[in-house]
Amino acid sequence: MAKITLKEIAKRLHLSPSTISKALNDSYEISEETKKKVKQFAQQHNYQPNPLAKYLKLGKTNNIGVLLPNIQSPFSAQLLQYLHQSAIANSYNIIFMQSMDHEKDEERALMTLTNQGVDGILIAPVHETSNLELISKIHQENCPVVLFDRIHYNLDTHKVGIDNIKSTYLATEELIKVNRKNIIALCGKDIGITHHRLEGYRKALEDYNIPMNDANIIYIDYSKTLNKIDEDLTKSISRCWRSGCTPNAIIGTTETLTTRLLGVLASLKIQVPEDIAVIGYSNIEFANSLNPALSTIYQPTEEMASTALQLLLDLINSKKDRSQIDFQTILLETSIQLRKSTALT
Amino acid sequence: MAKITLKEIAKRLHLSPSTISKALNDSYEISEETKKKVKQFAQQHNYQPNPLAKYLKLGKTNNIGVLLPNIQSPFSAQLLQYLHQSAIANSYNIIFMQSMDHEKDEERALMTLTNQGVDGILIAPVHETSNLELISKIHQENCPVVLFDRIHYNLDTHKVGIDNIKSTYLATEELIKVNRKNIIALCGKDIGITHHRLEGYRKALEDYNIPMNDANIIYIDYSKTLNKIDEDLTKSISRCWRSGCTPNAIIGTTETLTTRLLGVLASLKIQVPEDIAVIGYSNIEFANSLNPALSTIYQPTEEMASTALQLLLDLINSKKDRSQIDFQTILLETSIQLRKSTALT
DNA sequence: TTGTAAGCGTTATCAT
DNA sequence: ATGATAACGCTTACAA
Repeated sequence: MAKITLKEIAKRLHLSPSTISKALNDSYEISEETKKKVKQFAQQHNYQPNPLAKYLKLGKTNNIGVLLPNIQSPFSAQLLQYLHQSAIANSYNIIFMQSMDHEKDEERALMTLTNQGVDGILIAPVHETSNLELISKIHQENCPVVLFDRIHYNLDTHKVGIDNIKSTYLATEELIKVNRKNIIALCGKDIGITHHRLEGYRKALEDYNIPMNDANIIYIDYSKTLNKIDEDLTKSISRCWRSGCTPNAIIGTTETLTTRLLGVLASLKIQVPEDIAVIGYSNIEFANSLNPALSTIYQPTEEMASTALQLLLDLINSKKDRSQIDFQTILLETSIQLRKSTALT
Repeated sequence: MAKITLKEIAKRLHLSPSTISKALNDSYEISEETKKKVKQFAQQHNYQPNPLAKYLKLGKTNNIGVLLPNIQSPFSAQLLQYLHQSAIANSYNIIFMQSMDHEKDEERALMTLTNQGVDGILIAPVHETSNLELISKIHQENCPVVLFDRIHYNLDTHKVGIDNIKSTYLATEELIKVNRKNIIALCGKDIGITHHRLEGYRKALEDYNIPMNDANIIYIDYSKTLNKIDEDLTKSISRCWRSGCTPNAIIGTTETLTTRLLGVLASLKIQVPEDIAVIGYSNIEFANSLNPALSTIYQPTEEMASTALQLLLDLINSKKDRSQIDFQTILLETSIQLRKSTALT
């Protein structure tokens, strides 16, 4: 680690440690002359303050923990990228953790973060009640917690996400408008958001007087390997196809399922959009490179990241007792980007 | 932060702080009886040691810094995912930074990491000499640095990457074997790896007695937005097409260029693989969902991550002077995954 | 087996 | 404007 300490500088300059500290921190109490001398000496000897000592004294680390399900989805990667940029802009660093959509990993990650000492935590929980007790305890006793992305969670704190019901409704409506009414909903099993996205789907069908068919809802186990997910998708799709219900559209409620679906359909020689239209949640940057260019429900990740981070910083810097604060839930607008996969002429 | 301190426990149990510390750390000096009592009390009062104090005392943070160019490429995301898993398995946490392929950001990130106090740094530098002085200084004076992915860099330390010359050679060879000999090389401008990957391409052409045509090397400025990259790609490709040189294959030397290329070709109505075959570097998990399924040069990210991390931990835990160590450069094997984009029947 | 005391490198308080 | 001193919460010789 760094070699010369503040004490050492004090000795060498025949000044006291406190004077050095103040000089380096530009205190008004110190004369310009002394400041100049001290700073120059520090620079020459490549002084780097020991952050740990500072943090111990100040009681904060300037680190915030970010706990995401899995960085390997473009959506999560975008979130992390923007969170990082916002954090840096505010002189905070990000300690990154992923839960891999497993409650046990999530618990471990949370323990690590608190034992490690972070000033606050941003989390997209595995599901609607995962580690609720632990997270509540951390929020009360350790450091503030802000929820993002997966915000349907019974914790009294700031939450930033999207209106899942509404955006799924709108996407479903797009399909209906191009006269595709036999719509499959592709869902992640045991995922918090599934419930709400399905509700939007149901509501749209109802409003357009389209009968619900439970066989049209496909659940895929999400915590498996990608290969297994492909297999399950293939099975479900071909079963559906053979059963004679002849769906003509699919709405994918998660990014992974939506993007993998395209590969599965290609290998089954099912044509998109001719045989079946596809729209789905995804923030993938190369939607145009997919087969075919994918119509997506796009989430405003940059805004989600900066808003969530700002709210967390507010909590970190707030003097108020955490029970005195009135917490907000912010729902951001999504946008629907139509491309070839729903282009029905 | 946590409420009860070790001192406090000592007071309440009428023992000394050192006894408590030893008891909690299972020291052989402490009687079982006392240990039991102390631990039980600690548990009941939800004692959490202050990590900062501990780290100050011990002089290490158990954090390592990871500095990647940009998390929004599937390859980087994979690396980070596996780095995280390896780190957790070794009780280390990851502080994540990205350089966005800008030297200035890289410098800032490095400064932050050292000021922040990390036990070691893993970095994929922006280019072959970016921040060389700073990184050398950090490696010598602050904490060990290990290079990965982009390892052609004049720093004496462990390096983990792939053999870019060889793997590009093999990919080019695949194209030649299916009789596509007028091959465009698509390169990132001012990117460290470009040089070596091009060398592999050149060597393959030479070995198969195919004349090199400089017009077949396309450079795209990498530090731009994706839209701009698409534009530039479109221009370059259509110019090439019009000029009558009629290429029949493209090799993409970076993931971003390769994947975006597919979108551009689709919009130009150029058929892959009929009109032109495509192969390129990419670790994208849904290569099968691309238009068409993309033949890729796949890098062993999991191995790269765990190897790099292990080497870094070795350096962190090594008692030796850093100049006494003989550093290794490890080149991992890539694999070529052929899919439809090079399937010429 | 347990306790005492020093110290890690800062910053903050209060004198001078 | 500068300095002395205490403190942050823990670990670790060394003493008892």
